[in-house]
Amino acid sequence: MAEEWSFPSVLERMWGREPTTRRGPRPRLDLPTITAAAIEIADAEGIGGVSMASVASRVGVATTALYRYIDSKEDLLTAMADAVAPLPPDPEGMHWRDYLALWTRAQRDILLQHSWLLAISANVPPMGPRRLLWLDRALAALEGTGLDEGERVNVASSLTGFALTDASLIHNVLGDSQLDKAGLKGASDYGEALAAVLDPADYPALSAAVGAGVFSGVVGWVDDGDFLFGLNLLLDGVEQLIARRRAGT
Amino acid sequence: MAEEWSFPSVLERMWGREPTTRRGPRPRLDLPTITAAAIEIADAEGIGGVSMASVASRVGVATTALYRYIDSKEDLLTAMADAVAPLPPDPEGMHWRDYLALWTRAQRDILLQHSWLLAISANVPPMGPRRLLWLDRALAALEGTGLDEGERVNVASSLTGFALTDASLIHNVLGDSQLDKAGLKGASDYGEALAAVLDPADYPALSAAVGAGVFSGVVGWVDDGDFLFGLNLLLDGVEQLIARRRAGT
DNA sequence: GGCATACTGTGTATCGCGTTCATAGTTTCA
DNA sequence: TGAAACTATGAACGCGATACACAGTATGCC
Repeated sequence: MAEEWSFPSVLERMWGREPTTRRGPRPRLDLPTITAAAIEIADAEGIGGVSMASVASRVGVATTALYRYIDSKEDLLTAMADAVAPLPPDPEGMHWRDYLALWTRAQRDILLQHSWLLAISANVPPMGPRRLLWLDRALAALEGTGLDEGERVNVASSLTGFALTDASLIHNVLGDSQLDKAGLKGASDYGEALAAVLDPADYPALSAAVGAGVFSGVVGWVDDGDFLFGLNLLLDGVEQLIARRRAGT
Repeated sequence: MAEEWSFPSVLERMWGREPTTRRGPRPRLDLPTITAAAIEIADAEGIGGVSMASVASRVGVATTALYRYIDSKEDLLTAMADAVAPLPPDPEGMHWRDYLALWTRAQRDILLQHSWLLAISANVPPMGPRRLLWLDRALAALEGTGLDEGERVNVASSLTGFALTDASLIHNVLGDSQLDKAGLKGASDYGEALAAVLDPADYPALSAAVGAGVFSGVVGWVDDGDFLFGLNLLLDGVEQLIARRRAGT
């Protein structure tokens, strides 16, 4: 029944529950210090620069010392993903739609500022204190809308997913290295590249879009308008659902 | 101007443009053979089982022989991601909403059947023949709705993103290994785990949702209804936009 | 027909990274 | 004071991606 749970040690530490031990030397590190160092490296050099060795050397210990605090590198990444998130904005007094728009944009911006997150997300269900706080605030904003608990969670999930999608799109098209890696020198080349490769007979609709210049130039392709476009698609859907619930269906 | 483009060699091969050379021994392999082998391994053992060595041994050549066909492992992954996609369904004669629902679900199912895709996506803008064909069909289905080319692309992107989000969610909660790795034995434990860790004072709305049983049990948490929920959120938004365009705004 | 050429597959080698293990040192409790 | 519990370390292992030089093989030109 109410047995004592055994979380993975990283999770315990993420929630501040350091092991309650008294013997032995004082630990020289703690999880926040380690994740902070790892995040700094990832921000500066990308996720590729994050190795056990690089993190350890940055905090001034031997490589293997890190294993006293985390069980594996993947655990480190999990901890990083939670720790980068700042505190969510306060929904107090805001209309749900305004807050969720703000909330979603903020999430997207976090992903863009720390684009290495894109390579990590799609990992574990969120279990860290920060990410759960974000979820909590979204649910709070939806109180009083007539949606039930499950629906609120679904709305929040959809918006989080959208933020991730949008950030991923922007990163891939404007991104630092990806496009060079694909042999494209800039975003505007994406349209050209498509045109060079598509046979209008096999790809009629897509060719038309390319011909219309949809993919040409950074501005026409991904800009803030596109974010709002998708966001409002979702929020319109939510609004309609709320109206339906209010109408008693 | 119309210069000869130099794509990365993998892209050339993905589009069937093998180098037009005649000298030397006949290549024993081709890109489709390699990607097929890699996909089989990934399906069977997960993405972790895919190494240059394992793929090479499966097709019966030395490890380094693969580098005659691809420049790097990442290129192999790119090719795999395009090659797993089957041909998209035909929108001929279908209402745009029905088709897009089908189209999105099919994409999600692909991601679930080859869940290693989740670890790869968020990579490069789609440049392969299969993925572009999917995009083309979605755009075709939106012809005659009054949306302009850019809007159609945005709709398709949003739906693709949603499919990815939903698949990712399902995979993480019901997934094969992830949950064990997180120390949770099954999906129903997610709710329990949250309850064990949350302080209702700090996470009031989320605690309420947990208390309502939203996260308890597989059925209540992610099922087909949730997919339809998010999908219809988006499609309702699209429908509203189309109506607005028709009304002349 | 023969020879240079361009191309193919292989074996060897290197480098970096994650992780394990035995060890030496350090602090607290009995 | 001594034992127990815990810490950080260095060396070592295994694996995986990739570079390189080499040997073999088919084509095109003379």
